[in-house]
Amino acid sequence: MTVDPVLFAKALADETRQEIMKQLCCVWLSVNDLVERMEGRVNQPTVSHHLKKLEEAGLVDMRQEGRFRYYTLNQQHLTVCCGALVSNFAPDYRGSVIALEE
Amino acid sequence: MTVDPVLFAKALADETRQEIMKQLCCVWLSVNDLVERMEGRVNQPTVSHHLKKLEEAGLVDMRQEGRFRYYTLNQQHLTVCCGALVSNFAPDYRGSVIALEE
DNA sequence: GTGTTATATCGATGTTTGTCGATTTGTTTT
DNA sequence: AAAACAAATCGACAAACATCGATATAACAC
Repeated sequence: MTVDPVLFAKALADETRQEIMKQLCCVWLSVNDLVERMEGRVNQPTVSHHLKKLEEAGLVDMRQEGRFRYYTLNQQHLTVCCGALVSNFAPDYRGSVIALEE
Repeated sequence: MTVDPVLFAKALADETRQEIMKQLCCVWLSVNDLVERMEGRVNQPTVSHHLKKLEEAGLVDMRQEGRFRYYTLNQQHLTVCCGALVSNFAPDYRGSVIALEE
């Protein structure tokens, strides 16, 4: 999966999508499970819409089982994108990404 | 400077702003110098508009000298934001940010 | 003071985007 | 076959946003 910094940032640039990403971190959820965890903030078509954007950016993986589609966050791609941002825009700080968090 | 992952992503979610960030990486440029380096893609008010957004996200620093305002990219804040994203969304990959770039 | 230069702000305009209800597609079950 | 269910797509609408030309603000030069 190639890295497009603008596409990556656009995918992250929405509060609802970041909430979805949190819910999909380390677990596989069906779309309806995800909708339930959003607690009425958005409905099913909206969640599908956001999942599509995240998928286009390579930030989620999908696995189909019968009529269910399970999604999970692609942590590795997210990490690679963040690394690319630092390499592109913060060459003086390459290698310090974690060290800077106190 | 505190980290707001949504504000950070929104600031990055535009091709023009990423171009401005590239131009401001490691150098201090006045607004007009920056406009010139954008080679006609956008005009001065537009550049000022984008600088304001980047400043609100903590991604650029500004220093005034007379009528000139010099801007530069805040590499450290960008690095901290990327680290926060990885910590939030890719806990399994903390520490691998650079290693993953082959 | 006046004129000039650098940058920010304003107002308008067109485009993109998030959200929804309604519908469609695809799968399973009976 | 038909009915039920999960999820994607469509069309409409409103809000957010990028861009511009015109204007305002602020600092210097004369």
